[in-house]
Amino acid sequence: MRRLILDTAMKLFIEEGYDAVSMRKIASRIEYSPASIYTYFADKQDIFFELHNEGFTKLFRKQTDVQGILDPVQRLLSHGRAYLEFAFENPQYYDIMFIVRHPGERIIKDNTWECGMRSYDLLKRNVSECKNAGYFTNEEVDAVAFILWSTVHGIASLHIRQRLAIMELNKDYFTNLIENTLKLIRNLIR
Amino acid sequence: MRRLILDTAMKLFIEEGYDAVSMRKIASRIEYSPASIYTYFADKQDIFFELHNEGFTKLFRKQTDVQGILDPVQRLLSHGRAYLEFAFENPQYYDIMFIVRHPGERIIKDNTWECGMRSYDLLKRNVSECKNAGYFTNEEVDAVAFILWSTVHGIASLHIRQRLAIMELNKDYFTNLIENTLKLIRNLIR
DNA sequence: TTAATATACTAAACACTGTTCATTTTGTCA
DNA sequence: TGACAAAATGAACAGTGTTTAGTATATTAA
Repeated sequence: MRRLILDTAMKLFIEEGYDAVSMRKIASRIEYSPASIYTYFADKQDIFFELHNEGFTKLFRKQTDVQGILDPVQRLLSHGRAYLEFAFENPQYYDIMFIVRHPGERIIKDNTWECGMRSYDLLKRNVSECKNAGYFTNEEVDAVAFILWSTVHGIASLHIRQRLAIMELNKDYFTNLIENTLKLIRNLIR
Repeated sequence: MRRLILDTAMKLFIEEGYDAVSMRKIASRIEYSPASIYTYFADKQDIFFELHNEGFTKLFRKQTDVQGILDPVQRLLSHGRAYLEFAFENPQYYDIMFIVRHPGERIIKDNTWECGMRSYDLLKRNVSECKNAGYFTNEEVDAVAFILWSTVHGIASLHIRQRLAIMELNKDYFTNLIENTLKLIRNLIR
């Protein structure tokens, strides 16, 4: 039942966007009364937090798939590519994971963000291994990891929230956004 | 009257957040009926777009304040500092300008984003002048400008949407977020 | 001054929203 | 079959953005 609710919520969210996910719409799709949902979830925020968790499971799988790459710099770049690909392929998941307010409020309330930290720790490990291989010699692992995350998140969130829509003018650069970004990041690594 | 509505909307937005800005609340604060607002604004989105424009005016002023700096690298860094300071000092404005969905939808509809492009062009000019001074020799101006914007936006939006809340553990780095980020960016410039 | 027009404003309604609660239905175990 | 727990519900509460028909108030023209 929980599954059914979550799947329906995600389906609505993906098909029709955030505003389409109302308790009543979920309920009517599964032919239940709106009140029934509250047997399985405390509130709407709860549903979104669960979907947020599932998004992280998907992202983490995509990122671990790439951990086999031996060269640490190539591994770090592929890690970044996996992140950006995930964001561009699953904009709705990305939205709840990193942009929508609801999960952010829960992160504060719980004072923990397990799934988020798991992904971030993987990034830090990859940065750290680049450092061991002689890169980022003057920088702290934490600082580098954070700025890399910020950069890819910046691209993803500007795109998802439509702030790059008119940028299509400079199509040269923006058609191959991910690869160009990674190339530029590669150039900065030394 | 338009001003009164905008000021009230912004006051509510700043004081009590996005959810507090309802047509009825704005109306009751100015002791008008909700329907009256529709004489001055087409819809709620219209109000937010206007506030979004005002945010850009504020940001642009802050950024031009710094254009007097002669050294192009120092100027670019100060430009970035101004952006980040604006975001951290005016999170609600930043939110409507770069994160909230409403203005994004209008950008698509109008197929233009004047105020956004004005700011972005200033950034490109600063990058370009660094290039003229012998930096970023192997990179395109557009690419550098874009990745710099992404980076600072990434930081700002992760912060504003509460995804750095638990990061306070590593206070060493995160207390002086802006300066540390700029220092790191400085190290990457060559 | 009066009549006509334009502007400003509103009450009421429409179709929604998340959530709660008393009540009923259903399922399981003794 | 009876008892108890779990699941499901209709109805209501208080809220949302927006529309519409109608009224009050200015402004302009004769």
